[in-house]
Amino acid sequence: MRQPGPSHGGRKVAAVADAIADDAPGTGLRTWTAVVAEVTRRIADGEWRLGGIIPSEAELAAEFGCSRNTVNRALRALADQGILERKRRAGTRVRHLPESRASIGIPVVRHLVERRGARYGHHVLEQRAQEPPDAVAASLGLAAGAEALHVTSLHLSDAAPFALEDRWVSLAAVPAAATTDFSAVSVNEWLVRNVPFSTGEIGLSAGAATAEEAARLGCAAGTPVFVEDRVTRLGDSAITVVRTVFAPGYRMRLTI
Amino acid sequence: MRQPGPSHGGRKVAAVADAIADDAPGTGLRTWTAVVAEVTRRIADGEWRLGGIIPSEAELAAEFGCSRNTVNRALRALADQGILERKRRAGTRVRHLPESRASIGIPVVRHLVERRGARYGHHVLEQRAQEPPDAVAASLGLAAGAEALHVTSLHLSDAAPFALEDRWVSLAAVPAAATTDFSAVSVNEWLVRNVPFSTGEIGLSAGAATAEEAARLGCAAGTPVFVEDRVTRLGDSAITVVRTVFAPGYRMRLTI
DNA sequence: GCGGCGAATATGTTTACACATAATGACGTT
DNA sequence: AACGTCATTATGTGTAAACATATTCGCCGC
Repeated sequence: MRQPGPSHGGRKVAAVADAIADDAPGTGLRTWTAVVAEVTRRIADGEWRLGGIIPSEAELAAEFGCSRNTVNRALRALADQGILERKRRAGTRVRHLPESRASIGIPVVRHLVERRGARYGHHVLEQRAQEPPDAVAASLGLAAGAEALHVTSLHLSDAAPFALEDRWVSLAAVPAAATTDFSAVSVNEWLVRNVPFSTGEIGLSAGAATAEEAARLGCAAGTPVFVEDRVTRLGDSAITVVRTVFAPGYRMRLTI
Repeated sequence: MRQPGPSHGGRKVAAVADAIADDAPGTGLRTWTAVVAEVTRRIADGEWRLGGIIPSEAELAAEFGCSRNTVNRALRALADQGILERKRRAGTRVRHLPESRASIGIPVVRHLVERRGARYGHHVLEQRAQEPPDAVAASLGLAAGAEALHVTSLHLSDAAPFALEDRWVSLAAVPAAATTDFSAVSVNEWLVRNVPFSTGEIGLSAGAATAEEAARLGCAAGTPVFVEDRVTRLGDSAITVVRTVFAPGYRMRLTI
């Protein structure tokens, strides 16, 4: 019916000021990225009200002169972004408060250090199986009296202390960890490499360095330090619980 | 050729233990979610090595007995998740270090408070146009001497101080902000409601409360506090710069 | 052996069509 | 008026086919 337009390659959603070839809509929005751009523009310009319903896929396809499939791809992308909200028979609405998402590449500490142009190093301070404190046992879902692998290590940035890591690994979930030596590869990286998929929770807070932490990190006791607590799960079973205390001055960067 | 299988509704990626009806593959992976599940399983079970290349879309489609389109949808979803890596002629690989993403619902402070079951309130401490410090002017991309709207406010959780916010809004980017009174609706919410799309950066750190912050937050000077710095942009122009200091004990929670 | 060029190939995208499914809303019954 | 039922409708998904595009690989000439 109409020769297929030029593909735009594997670009992701963004890129607003693009692809809207003509001023008049209806003359050529034949790629899904162009549809994304046009829909985005209409919302930004207030042509479509926040919270309001927008035309159906079929109507938009007719207006833009492309297939419903293409419109579907575009609207789905915007829905994934949290900009639109779609329900089956109810239609598509512009979300009131777009739920922004910040994404962190999960901090493999080595990368944090190397990204700053420093040389990474790490020492294992302690590595042995022992009975974890109650709070940790609860997080790992262990029975009372069960042991877990306890590894404490210090991450270095050009020989200066960078972060102090206190980790418990569930031997029930990851038996192989018991027989691994973590002085060459850090526990973090070993886990990331050997336990493919995981979910979990991260808690971030500010705390005062304890005397021991201060000694390890080379600062005064009581200095404000950035603390990250993380629980990692594979399916239902918790794999590891980590508490990382960063040396003073650390700043975590996220991108929305 | 083969009647279309039952659709599975708008479910998202996850859901591993699902839809794989039979043990023998090749007997019925006709939905993209089922393909996601099977591919996920093969990686988790080590059938496909980390870093290794996997069969092409066409081969998988043939094996699974579905169309290439369906396989494409599934692999694209996994690539979006960071589990696979795809390049045009090179094929699809299992990523070495799956770049996990933690997603934060952007903290509209009111929601943080209400999620804890407390009543939210806020006071505007100061609101006026003035010349921002150099660092802020640079972040906002303002010329030297240009003014911006400065709003400082205190967020309350059940009448207790929760967070102290120090915000600069670019009047060049958001002229309407100059004539708005933010005692009823917080600046944050007003912006979120009136400036639809935005990107930006967030910095998280631990700091010691200054004397003024301590007074406002009701704690001792020097107490470790959690600090969030955020820059929000619309396209190229920066809209607002915020520094939020949370009362001691605050813990930010993220989900991977 | 090296460099450039063209063929082969895997993914990216669009189309047209079909059917599935969830809400909605209209309608008729009680 | 309240309630249940059913047709309608918008989105969700799958299929087959075609073309677009980026790489890679092998071949050829030097």
